[in-house]
Amino acid sequence: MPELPEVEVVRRGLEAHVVGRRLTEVQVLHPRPVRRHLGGADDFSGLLRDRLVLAARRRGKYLWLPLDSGDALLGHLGMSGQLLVQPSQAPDERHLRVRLGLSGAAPPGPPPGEQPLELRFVDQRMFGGLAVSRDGADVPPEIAHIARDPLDPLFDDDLFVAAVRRRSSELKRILLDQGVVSGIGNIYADEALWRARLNGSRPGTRLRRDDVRRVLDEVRAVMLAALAEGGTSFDALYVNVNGESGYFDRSLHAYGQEGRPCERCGAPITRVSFMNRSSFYCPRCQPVPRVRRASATGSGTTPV
DNA sequence: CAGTCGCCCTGCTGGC
DNA sequence: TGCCAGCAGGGCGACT
Repeated sequence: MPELPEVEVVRRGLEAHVVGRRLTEVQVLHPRPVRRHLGGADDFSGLLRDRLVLAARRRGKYLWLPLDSGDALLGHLGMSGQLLVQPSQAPDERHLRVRLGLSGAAPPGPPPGEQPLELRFVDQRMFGGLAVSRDGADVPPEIAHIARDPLDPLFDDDLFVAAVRRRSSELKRILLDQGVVSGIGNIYADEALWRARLNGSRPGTRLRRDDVRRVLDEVRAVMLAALAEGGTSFDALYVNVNGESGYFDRSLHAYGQEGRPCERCGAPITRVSFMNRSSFYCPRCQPVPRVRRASATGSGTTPV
C-alpha cells in the first residue's frame, strides 16, 4: 500500500536507473493495468517504443516519466504495484503485467558489456496501472485534478487550512481526498491524526486553524520519517525500484494497533470501520467529538 | 455541485 | 480438509 514516501522512493530509483535510457520493446501481459490508456495496449506500446526517458516526476502517489516525444509514461502503483528494474534474463515475476525493455546508458554509465535491463510493472491486485499521456511537458492533464502534496515546495499551507475549514466532511476523509492534498493514504492519515491528537471524525468546519496546521505538520513529519528510512511498507507487496522491500512498521503508533496500549496514555487503540476500511485511533488522546443535537442550548452548531 | 457510496481486483486468513 | 465470507484499499464512476 504505497503512499507518498514509498512512491518517492520509487521515483528516486527511476531517476537513478531509468532516466537517460531508451525504452525498447514494450510488452503488455495483462490488459487491466493499461485500462486508462484509451488507445489500447498496442497504441500504448507503440507510443513508448524507442523513446528516451528524460526525467522522473511525482505528484502525490502518481509518477510520470517525460519522454523525448513530448509524451509521458504515467503510472500509479495502486495497492500492490511495483516498478522493478531487472536484468532481462531474470525470471518473470508471478504478477508481471507490463515489460519495458531498456537500452542505453544511465548516467554515470554502466560498464561495457552490461546485461540488458527491463523496467517491469508488477501488480498483484491491479488497482494500479500505466498509461501514456500525450502531454508530458508539465503535469499530465490526466492528473490535473490531483492537488499538490505536502512535500511540494509550492504547497500552500494557508490555502490547505482554509480548504479544510470550509468542508463539512470528516477530517480523515478530507486528508484522503487527493483533490485537497495528495499523497496521504489510510496509514499515514491515522498516524498523523494520532500524532496530532485529533479524531478523524471531526468535521472540517469545526476545527481550529491550529488543529489543522498541527495535523499538516504531523503529516509532513511522519512522511519525512518514513522517507528517511527508505520508504514504508507494511506488507511484502511493496518493493522499490531495485526490488528491495521496505519495512517500517515498528514506527506505527495507531494503524494496525487495535487493542495495543497507546504509547502516550496506555488506553487500548480502537478500530472502527470507515469508508469500507479501517481507522485506528486512541480513544483517550483522540476523543470522538461529542454528538451535537439540535436541542443543545443555542450553540449554533450544525448536527452532523 | 459538493458529498458520499460502491465497485474494481487477488490472495490470504479465520471460522465452521 | 474444504469452502466461503471477510478483509486489505486508491481512485473513480455513479448517484443523491
